[in-house]
Amino acid sequence: MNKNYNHVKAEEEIYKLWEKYGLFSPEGSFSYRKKAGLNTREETFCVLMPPPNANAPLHCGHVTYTIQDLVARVKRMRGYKTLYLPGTDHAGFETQVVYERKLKKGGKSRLDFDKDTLFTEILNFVEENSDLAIDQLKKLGMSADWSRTVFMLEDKVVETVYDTFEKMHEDGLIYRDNYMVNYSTFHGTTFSNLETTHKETISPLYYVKYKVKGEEDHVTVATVRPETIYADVAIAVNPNDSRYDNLIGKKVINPLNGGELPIIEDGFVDAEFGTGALKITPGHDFNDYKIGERHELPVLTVIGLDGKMTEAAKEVEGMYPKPARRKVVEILERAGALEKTDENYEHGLLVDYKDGRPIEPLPLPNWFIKMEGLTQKAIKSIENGEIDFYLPRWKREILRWLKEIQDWPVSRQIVFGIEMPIWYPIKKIPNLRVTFIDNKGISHEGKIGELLEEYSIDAIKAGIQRVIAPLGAPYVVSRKSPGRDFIRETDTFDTWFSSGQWPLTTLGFPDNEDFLEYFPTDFMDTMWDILFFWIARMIIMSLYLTDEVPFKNVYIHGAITDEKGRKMSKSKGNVIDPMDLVYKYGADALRMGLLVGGNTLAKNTALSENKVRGYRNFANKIWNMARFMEMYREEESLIYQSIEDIDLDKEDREILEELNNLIRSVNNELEKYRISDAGEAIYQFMWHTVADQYIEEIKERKDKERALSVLYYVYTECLKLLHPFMPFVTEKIWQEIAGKDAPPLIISDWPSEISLDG
RNA sequence: GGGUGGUUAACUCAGUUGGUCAGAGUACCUCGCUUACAUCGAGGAAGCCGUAGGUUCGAGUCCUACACCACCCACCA
Repeated sequence: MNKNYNHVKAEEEIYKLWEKYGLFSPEGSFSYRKKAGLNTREETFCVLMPPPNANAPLHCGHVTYTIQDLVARVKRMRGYKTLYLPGTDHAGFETQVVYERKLKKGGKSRLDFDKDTLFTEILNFVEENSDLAIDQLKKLGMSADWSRTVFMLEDKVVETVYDTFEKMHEDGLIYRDNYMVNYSTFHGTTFSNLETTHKETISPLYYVKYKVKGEEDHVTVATVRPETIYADVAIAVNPNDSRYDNLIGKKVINPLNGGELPIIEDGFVDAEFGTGALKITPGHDFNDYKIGERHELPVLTVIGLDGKMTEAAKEVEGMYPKPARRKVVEILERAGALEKTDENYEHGLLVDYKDGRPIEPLPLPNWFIKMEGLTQKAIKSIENGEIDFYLPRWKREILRWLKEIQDWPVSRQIVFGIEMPIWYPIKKIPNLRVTFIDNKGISHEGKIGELLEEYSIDAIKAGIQRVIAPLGAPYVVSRKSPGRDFIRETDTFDTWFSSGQWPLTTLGFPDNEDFLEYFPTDFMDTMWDILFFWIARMIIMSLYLTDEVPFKNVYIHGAITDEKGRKMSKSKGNVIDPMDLVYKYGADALRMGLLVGGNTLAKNTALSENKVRGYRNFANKIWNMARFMEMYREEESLIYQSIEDIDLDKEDREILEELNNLIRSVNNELEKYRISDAGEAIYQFMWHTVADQYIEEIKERKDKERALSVLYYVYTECLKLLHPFMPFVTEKIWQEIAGKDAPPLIISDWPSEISLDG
């Protein structure tokens, strides 16, 4: 053995060894254990890997995957038939955004391609880099069964997703509705509520005067969006606001287009805010939409899907809302309709989570899933304790969300995703709006009935970019084209619709052997940020399809921050590449830095190079403990006795007793997922008890053979306990000292206490 | 507006039913290159456990209020 442990060489060598013996597959490790006479039990244990993006390198957050790996390794050593099932995600929207940025550099945009071409190009892009994440996960030591790797867009996943959609459709859970959606004109797609956020912004608040019809009087309304005045349909005041009593039932004149707007009463209006009068614009505001519904007001829009003001916005047609706003303000000012402007009004601007670009609330036909019945089941299961969340607060959080949940808009207007199995009969829908690229590369948009006069149906379908069917249009649910006169819905499924079925699709619901054997799974770990997005959806979907929860334990870990507890971000320049640390200090050290150096259950966990370096030193320490034993073994030709045969003296008994205590407390802590406590205990015992005390004593002892036999026993039991934390160095040492015939450490029996009676 | 988490040594954090609970790692200081390891060893300094009250024989630990930090949900134009 070398004086220093070489993690770079050893980690590569050891990972190959595990792969060579096929020990990551449950069958492989199970049969090896059986053959070697190790403990086996008939129970299975399954951990699903949250699929990382197929095409992106890992970031520090992915180091938390070592939590799953640790849990899987412990169970494997305990004799469970253990499956750690990996996969990768297409990350539809995320990937498309990355690809679009790439296109932009080449002077192009998504709008230059028909949808099938764009999809293929993005898929190729993903495939070029698809092994990146997997290779890096291997470097971290993940003991996942890569032969079972599932990619989110592969056929069996897509087929299951379609099965589910068809079932939901038959069950009447799918509907299409004109609904206020979070539309990003920049990205060209809608977002769910979870994918939007409010950004503190300072914008001018304009006080606009609306003249009362037939009177000299006027009503003043405060708004940050005067450009939408064209789409106003009413003015609302609070019923208890006596200031406006005399105006109820009267009408005001729209200062921009001269239209007549009724003055209505609605309890939503806050009399304290602004002037107490609110302009109602159902086409461009969520609350106004609801108020409009209550009062049966029309829905007008003046902003198109392209983000530009429409024809209805007369003077500012074709402009983007911001410049349009400036121009409208000028117009209002000139007309004397602008009372005043509060330049420093602070408010929350609705933006998308990805780029922080403004969200335009727009009424748009979308596909929805009725959630009420689905969530009831989930709420019940969680309340019954069928899933252990470990920390009560996550259970509370998920229940709160489930109880407030609204219907789920599952259609996205992006190309890179699973296409919806929906087809429209074009003959029956002449006003179906279609955008397509002709063979000269020119884009056309219009009603299908009119386009067909000029272009053939096949030409249109070949260049299709987007289809928007009017509300109530007939459609057919089908995976394949029902005929030449049908055109496919261009919307794709929300990524979370497919990943929400991950436990089912990966295992092969409904009848695959793996599904029958491993579902429901046992352990799920993610960060709290996708508790609603993913965990909740998986629970809902599993209960819907199988009546069972998808997993029994949910471990929610915190965000990985830099050493000062700050979020890692490119702009702050504090991003750590986990692979750098793996290279510098070893995957074991990195794993320990996270699992033991911090508390992964906290909201945040700080990761620092210092910590990792400390655990690299620990790896070297235990390496040298082995060297110490090997040195004596060789020099004095010792043959270790098995622990049962040793006539123990007092010091031996003491150390063995302490080992028993360690095993007990490690089991205890792991049982409660107190991972860092378990790791800390092993660390302390090996370094400060075994090395600093027991080994130092041995140097003085005369009965070296006996003492070293005890030491060997204690030390190797510690290696086993430590293995799930630091799989590489422990296995490497084991390979050096245990002899060629010993089964690899990864599948050796988990330590149990020994009897010290008599 | 509603809610959650946090505030313990210079830094990152433990401290699980109130009574060796004032701890660990890193950093720091002193000494030591002693044939397992200097990626080491021996030793050391270091904290009014956020603030103010309260319960108790006894409180980082329970209660109340407050302050500050971080985050989540909702969004009043």
